[in-house]
Order: sequence, then C-alpha cells, then structure tokens
Amino acid sequence: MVSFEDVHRARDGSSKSFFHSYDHDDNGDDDLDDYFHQPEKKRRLSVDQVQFLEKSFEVENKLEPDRKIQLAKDLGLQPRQVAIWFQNRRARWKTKQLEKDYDALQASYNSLKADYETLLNEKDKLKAEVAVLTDNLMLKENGKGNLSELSGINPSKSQEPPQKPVTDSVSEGEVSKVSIVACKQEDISPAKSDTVNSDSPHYIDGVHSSVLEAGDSSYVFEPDQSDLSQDEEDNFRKVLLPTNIFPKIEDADYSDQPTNVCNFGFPVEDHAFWSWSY
DNA sequence: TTGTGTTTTATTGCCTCC
DNA sequence: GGAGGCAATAAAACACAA
Repeated sequence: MVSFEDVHRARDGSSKSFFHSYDHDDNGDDDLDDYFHQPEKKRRLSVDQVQFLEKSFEVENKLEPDRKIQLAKDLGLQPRQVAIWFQNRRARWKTKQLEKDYDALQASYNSLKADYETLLNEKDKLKAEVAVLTDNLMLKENGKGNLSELSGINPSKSQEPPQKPVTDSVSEGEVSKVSIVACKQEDISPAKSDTVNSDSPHYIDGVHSSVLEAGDSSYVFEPDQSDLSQDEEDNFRKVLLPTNIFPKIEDADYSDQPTNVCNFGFPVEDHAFWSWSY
C-alpha cells in the first residue's frame, strides 16, 4: 500500500501545505472571497498529491468508499475531491486507450490495404496471362484445322502426342496455386502483430476486447476459398479446354465479383472493421 | 503583456444497480 | 430512491508564442 508520507518525503522531505505550490497566489484574496461569500477559488492539487493519487490509481482505478475516505485523510482533501479526481483520471485514461486502439486499427487497415492492392496487381497479371494462353491456343487450333483440311487426316487420330498448351511462365496448376496462396489468412491478417501495451484487462495486445469480440481480423477477412477457387477454375476450364467455344477474354472478366478474388469485403471505407463500440 | 490553446478541477444531468 | 459512474461541459489555471 502506498502512503502519502512515502511519496511526499521521497520528493523533497518537507511537509509544507498541500497547496504550497500555489502559496504565492494566496495573498489576500481569501479575505475578499469571505467578504463577498464567493465560493473558494479553484485550486490545482500539489505535485505530491497528484503523484500519490496516480500511484493509488495504478493500484486500482476504482474507488471504494473506505479507500476514498482514507485517501482524503492522507491528502488533506475532501472525499469528494478525491472522487472527482478519480473520475477525471478514468476519463483521461479512457481517452488514451481510445487513441491507442485507433492507432492499432489504423496500422492494421493500412497493412490490409497494401495486401489488397498487391492482390489486385496479381489478378491483373493473371488476367494478362490468360489472354496470352488463349491466343496461343486459338492460333494452334486454327493451324491444325487448316492442316487437316489440306491433308484429309483426322487430327484426333494423329500420331503426334497431344500438345500441351504453351505457357510462358506459369502452368495452369501454378496459376491456381498462386491465387490460393495469395489468399492465405496469415498473409492478410497482420493486425495481431500490432502490439500496444495496456494495463487494462480489457485490452489484449493493445486492442480493446470489444474490437476482438466484434470479429478479429482472421474472422472478418477470412477468404471464402471455395468460391474463389471454383470461379477461377471455371474460368480457366472455359478458356483452356479445346472442346469449348473459346470465349473472348473480356467475357472472362473478374471485375463483376463484388468482393474481389478473396472476398475481403473491400472497398474498405465502409467495412464493418471500423464499426466498433465501447 | 496579451491572446490563445491546453490541462485540470468541478458541476450537471442522465443512467444503472442494489 | 439513493449512491455511484459516466459523458458533456464550464471555468480556472497554466503554458507559450508573438
């Protein structure tokens, strides 16, 4: 338990008035105040008193009646003053925590935004690759058709082994893998690494529990991989299977997928991620 | 010295809990 | 219904640049 004498002696060893730091102000105003029956002027607590209250607040930020009386006695204050001080101190503490929470969420948001943009670029690259592959296949099929017409040979019974589509850099399997890997959860939920120290039991890694309860990042941003892989595979089948009618690449547009390839729920401006409450 | 922004102390009104 | 907590706010005290 902290005692006011300990704190006070540790500072300067004196035992002056609790309002010693404002003594220079106390010239004759009090007499005038008494004369006009005005309420006492608002006075700041001394450094020692504040220090003592701070230590007490660190121990427990709520004030039971007994403790309030004891603190008031120790500090030479009215119990009401002690209560008010704790009230205001809790308000300041809460404001600070809100700022910390905001910073943590801001960092998380920025990181997720960067990931999202990376994925968009990846998508564009893959789209371009699909266009190239489609062109190659069309050229090949056209070439085969002309050849069989000329020679009268059925291409399906040709001696040549079936040719794999020529790919510049990435095979079909690799393309699908890239998409899925890019959506792995640990790549898109860096929020947990943002640590803000907090004294409160309501704060976990610097993020208020209400934020976590509302849905931690691994839940909110969990990609729906079944939807993703099915759509992408369908598009690739349409494009790559020779028995299908070749669609134009514009027809295989991904842009109508409202939540992009990973179902992140962006645009983030109105994302539920920001809607937390206290 | 003075104007202005910030911090601290205190009040008020509303809400919840016992 | 009273006690205590909180949000909003007033007002005094303080800090500081011009």
